[in-house]
Amino acid sequence: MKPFGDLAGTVPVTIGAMESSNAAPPGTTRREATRQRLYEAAVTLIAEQGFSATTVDEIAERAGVAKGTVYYNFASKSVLFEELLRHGVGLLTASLREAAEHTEGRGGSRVDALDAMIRAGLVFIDRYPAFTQLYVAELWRTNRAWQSTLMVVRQQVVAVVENVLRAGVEGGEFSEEIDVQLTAAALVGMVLVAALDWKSFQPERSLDDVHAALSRLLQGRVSGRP
Amino acid sequence: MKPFGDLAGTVPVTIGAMESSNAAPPGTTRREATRQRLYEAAVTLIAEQGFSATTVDEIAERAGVAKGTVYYNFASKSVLFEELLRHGVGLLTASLREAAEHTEGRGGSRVDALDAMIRAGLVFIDRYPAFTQLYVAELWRTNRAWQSTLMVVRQQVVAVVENVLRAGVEGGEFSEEIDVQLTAAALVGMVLVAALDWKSFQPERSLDDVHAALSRLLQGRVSGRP
DNA sequence: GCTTTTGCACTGACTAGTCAGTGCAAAAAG
DNA sequence: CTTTTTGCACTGACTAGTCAGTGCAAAAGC
Repeated sequence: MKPFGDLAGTVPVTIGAMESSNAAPPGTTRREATRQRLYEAAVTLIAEQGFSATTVDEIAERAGVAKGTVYYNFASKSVLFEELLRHGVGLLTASLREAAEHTEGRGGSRVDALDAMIRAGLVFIDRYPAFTQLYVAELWRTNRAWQSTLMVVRQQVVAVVENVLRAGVEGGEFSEEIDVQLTAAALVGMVLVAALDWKSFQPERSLDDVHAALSRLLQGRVSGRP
Repeated sequence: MKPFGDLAGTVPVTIGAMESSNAAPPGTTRREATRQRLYEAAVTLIAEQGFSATTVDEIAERAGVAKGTVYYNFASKSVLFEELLRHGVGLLTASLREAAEHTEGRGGSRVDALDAMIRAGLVFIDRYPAFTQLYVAELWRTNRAWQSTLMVVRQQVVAVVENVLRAGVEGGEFSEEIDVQLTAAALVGMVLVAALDWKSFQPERSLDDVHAALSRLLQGRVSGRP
């Protein structure tokens, strides 16, 4: 089994960070660069092993910093993890929202918006598989310290889908019979699980292939002719 | 957040166990009864906290046995967990297969079989929510001792759905364009995630409600009239 | 009958090790 | 000069796994 990729690829990713001007460290203070490296180290380790089985020493070593630096930047291991969750989910929801808005107002139907969000979800998972893995694994845990963070973070993702569904119902495009909350959860699950399977067991498949399969399912084109 | 239910409800559940005849200990040796209680204790704790965060002492305490008994019955904590996984997945796949076969040969189409499997999945999750939670959380972990068990166990579940899809394609009921593997994974994900959401956030909803919502999605009746 | 032995299931104190988090002086960066 | 990072020794709580011993019922011996 191959390890999943990093939270961030080669492209520097910062969300909600103020912009700057210079060259060498583009838009990041030294401190923020260190935090980013800790996120990247933590995300793969926790995705592979789980939160409890991952040690702070491992995270520090993979990030190439001293253990003390972890505690200089984050109050605790849990806090590091919570901020990582918020960070990643921020990226995901922004990307989903953007996809939905992009089809909107320019002739796109709501189904097109859903389809665009499926693709955006797949693109995200393709880039940040480790984060996705970790998200799924931790999302339904109960009795944990970061319980409230999980609730917020789950709601953020599902809400984006719910909004499109609700708008579709109001605009008459979707049946009023649909259960917005359950349908949104089911769609999110469909994409998450299919994508994790893709990455784990058929990584050679193209994103377009996977998108096509899910699109077909969304539009009920499983039975009957193409 | 309420804790999820036990692996076994009040109904005694044993799969692959030989049948007996007498009254007081119905078909179970003392040893097997102990193992069953350890499964039940372990499944809720691990679902809530994860494998690494759950201690053997906790499991023993909840099962009402001494720590040594855990090691008398299982070689290690990991082995206990692996056998728990196999046990639970055995129950699930048996139930899915039965649902599919039940619609078969008696006029039911393949879509009916899929629909019946969705319902069987929901019934299972309704009865064993903790197991489901744990299954989802651990399924895509890499670099762990029980990696191979996870692969087997995942394949068992997805294969049941794949078989129905393949039969549908061969029988001309489903388009040849569909990707059996991806579609099966997506369907499984749809049910798992929607059901976990149901149990976590809207436990008052009836199983029929949830089933109706997923059925609608399966048959592409989201857009358009009811 | 009664004692003694056997084997199974279980017990819980104990060991050896792990890990989150601390403290601090000195170096590097800016 | 201030902020950030380093290196490293240390602690105390916690944990997987062990092991000598207990309880008990059924068999064996007498």
